[in-house]
Amino acid sequence: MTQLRLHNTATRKAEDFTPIDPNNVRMYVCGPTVYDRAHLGNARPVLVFDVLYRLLRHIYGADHVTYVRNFTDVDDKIIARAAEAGREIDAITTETTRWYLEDMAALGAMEPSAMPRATQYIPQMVAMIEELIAKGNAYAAEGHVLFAVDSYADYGRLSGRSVDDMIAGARVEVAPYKRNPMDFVLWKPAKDGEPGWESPWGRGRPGWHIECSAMSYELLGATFDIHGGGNDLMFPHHENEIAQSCCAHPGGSFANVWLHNEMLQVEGKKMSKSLGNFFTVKDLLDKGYPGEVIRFVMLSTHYRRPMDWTEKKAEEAEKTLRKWYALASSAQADGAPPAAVINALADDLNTHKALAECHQLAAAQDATALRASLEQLGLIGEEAPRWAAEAEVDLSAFETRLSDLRMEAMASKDFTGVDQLKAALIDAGVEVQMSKVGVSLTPQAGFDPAKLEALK
RNA sequence: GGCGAGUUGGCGGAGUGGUUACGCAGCGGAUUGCAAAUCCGUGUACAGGAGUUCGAUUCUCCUACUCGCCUCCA
Repeated sequence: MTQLRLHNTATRKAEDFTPIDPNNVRMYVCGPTVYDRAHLGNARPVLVFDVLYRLLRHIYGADHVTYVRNFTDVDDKIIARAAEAGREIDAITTETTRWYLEDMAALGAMEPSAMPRATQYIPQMVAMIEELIAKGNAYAAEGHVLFAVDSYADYGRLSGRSVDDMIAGARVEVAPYKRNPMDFVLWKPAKDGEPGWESPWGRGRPGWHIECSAMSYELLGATFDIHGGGNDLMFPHHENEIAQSCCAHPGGSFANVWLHNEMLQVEGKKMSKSLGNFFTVKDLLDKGYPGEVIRFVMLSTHYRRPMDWTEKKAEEAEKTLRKWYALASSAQADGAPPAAVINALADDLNTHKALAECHQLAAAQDATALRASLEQLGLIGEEAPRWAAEAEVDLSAFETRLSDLRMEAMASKDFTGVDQLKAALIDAGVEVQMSKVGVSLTPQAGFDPAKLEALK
């Protein structure tokens, strides 16, 4: 069996991965807050952990991996969005959830085994908070319930911070009811008109962090294998999850391995609305970037390095994929991915190296192995995507015409007419190939039938 | 201020204590009426300084610079 190695944020080292139960490898990834279309940055963790999910299924068997990714459907941003749009919260979260799944599917991401919504687990969260209060790790104050960071000695360990340092550098305003400035909210009161649930502390709603602790416990247990997300979640979100879960379930160790992907940039800069380089996955898809191209670009940088999205990369990716699909389409979809590809992925998800292996397979014209590799990487399904297939245009009339012209020119040595037609065809986005065998015309990416029409 | 990541050839981007990354672009050649496509060949890079070592791009330390997080944006 392939030995998987993963870089564990908790230890800052690459470690051999050993599942708690090889018959049920369990992974939890923090999902989106559903209030708007997913932007390109949201797609990165989805794709990183999709690659890991596929790899785990390959190594341990498709039926022996449980992958949970949550939807945060109660949150300040959602409430604000509903208020400004004058819509029901439920309508927004339902719609956004659907968008999210559609957009991620377009990128070739498989759906996780379970996708719990926070609002479905309120009683479990309340129970967990009660447990934390009973154990002395949390306290109620002015309608809020707060986690007492002083009660958990290891607080800050994951992100390498000490509570004292954090207080020194904190820029947040400290609520007067907090015992320690770093104490964070488990439960907060709901204002009139805001969504809320009855609880021992009055009508309110959960803080952000508790949902992941509650849902991972319900679905994966007190100890599971892998917990992932973007590295911006390391602090405070994951730090807080650890504190909550380890204090509520002292017998468990929560997640054994922590994986964090680096952030995404666009043309060398942080993606932000103010820089005008902010866009959603849907924006890119609508602009004509196929999902496979986006996925390829994402996978071409290692997940722990900043990923820079550029137009140039997307163009190169499309050219490469066209070539690969043309070759892979000639193979049956039943091959096993070569060891080199699996080993690359097993080495802390070295997706770039896996793609490099695909280049080698393509160069060697190994269609079967290439196809299997693309399947493993989620770049091909039942068949090659339609955008990469040759356009269904009948160019045989032009082929004959060009061929005849060429034969005449060969004899007369006057190639003017041939060159004119050739130039016009190229201008219309047609690839022109002339050899001893004959003339071959192939529509390219920028094929323009209108220009062709003018040649008739 | 605190924490963390990074600095590789024209560009992108892996990796390694002493041997070729790979892709794209470029250059030379084959092929072609000319091209395109394809094939063959081609580039000796690793921020700076010190140290460890027989030997460092790869390990350690320092410096510079870049970037991210600390603000419930992945």
